[in-house]
Amino acid sequence: MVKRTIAALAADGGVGVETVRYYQRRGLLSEPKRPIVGGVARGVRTYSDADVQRLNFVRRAQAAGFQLKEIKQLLAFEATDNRAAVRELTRARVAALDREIAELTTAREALAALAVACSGRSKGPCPILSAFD
Amino acid sequence: MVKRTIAALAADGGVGVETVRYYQRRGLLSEPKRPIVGGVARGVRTYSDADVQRLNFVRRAQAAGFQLKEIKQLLAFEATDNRAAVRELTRARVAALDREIAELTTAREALAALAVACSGRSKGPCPILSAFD
DNA sequence: CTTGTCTCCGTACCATGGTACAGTCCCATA
DNA sequence: TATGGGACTGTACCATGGTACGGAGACAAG
Repeated sequence: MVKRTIAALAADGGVGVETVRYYQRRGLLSEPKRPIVGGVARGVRTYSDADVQRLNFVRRAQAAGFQLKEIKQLLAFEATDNRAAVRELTRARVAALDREIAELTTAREALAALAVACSGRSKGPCPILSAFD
Repeated sequence: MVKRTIAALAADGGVGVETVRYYQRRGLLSEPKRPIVGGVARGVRTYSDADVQRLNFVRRAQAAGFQLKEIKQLLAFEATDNRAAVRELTRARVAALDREIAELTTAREALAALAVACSGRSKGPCPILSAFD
């Protein structure tokens, strides 16, 4: 149970300190209690391996295209062992990714074809710009 | 040379009036002069077919993944007949789309596989959540 | 010539995911 | 024990692409 400061936690997660604080504000990471010093809680917070794991969870879920709002839900579902809800969110995400990929692919093909057409002929109007008109 | 008000222009472009004004502020659409009424320019602006065409250009380029900033450049290159610059911007966009598509595809495959794994076995930890830990 | 719907203009606000900074406090090391 | 670097807090700011709103003027229909 290694204890670390917020800077070490951020480094372990490959993010900035301000990002960790941001995730805390968004409710994705918890804020450990400040230790009691002189009767009042005013020491420096320490973070455990569990916090590192949670931060990595956020980052990986983000890489899979989940929004922070959804990741917060995932964490809640994890806490309540609600696998059905997790699957639902995941299916929705896959469907959204499919739509995004299809759109980008369509745009990519059209654009690549236009670039070729533009390079081929330097006479007449630019095919790329014409396509947008 | 049909003349229209800003609301008609917006409708023709499939956007809201506020969006048209926003594009004007961003320099993507021009603001026609207000007609002179009583010696001062204070009438209602009118928009031509050319404005509709330009608005559609913006929308289509946007659909191809160009940012408003880049679309502004495209319009500038169009005005100066700079086809080399247009091709350069287009090639960069295709490359960016390739990167985005690759990333999304990787995420999609991983996520879909996890959804299947999670549906298959309801014993043990949720594979989806485990993948993020 | 009133009324109702636009237009115009400036400015503020929205979501998303951060990033920065000032002022104060904490605390380990020299 | 002094000092400097980090932690803490609140708040402001950033990019991107809009969206909203209030007040004043324009203008067409009745």
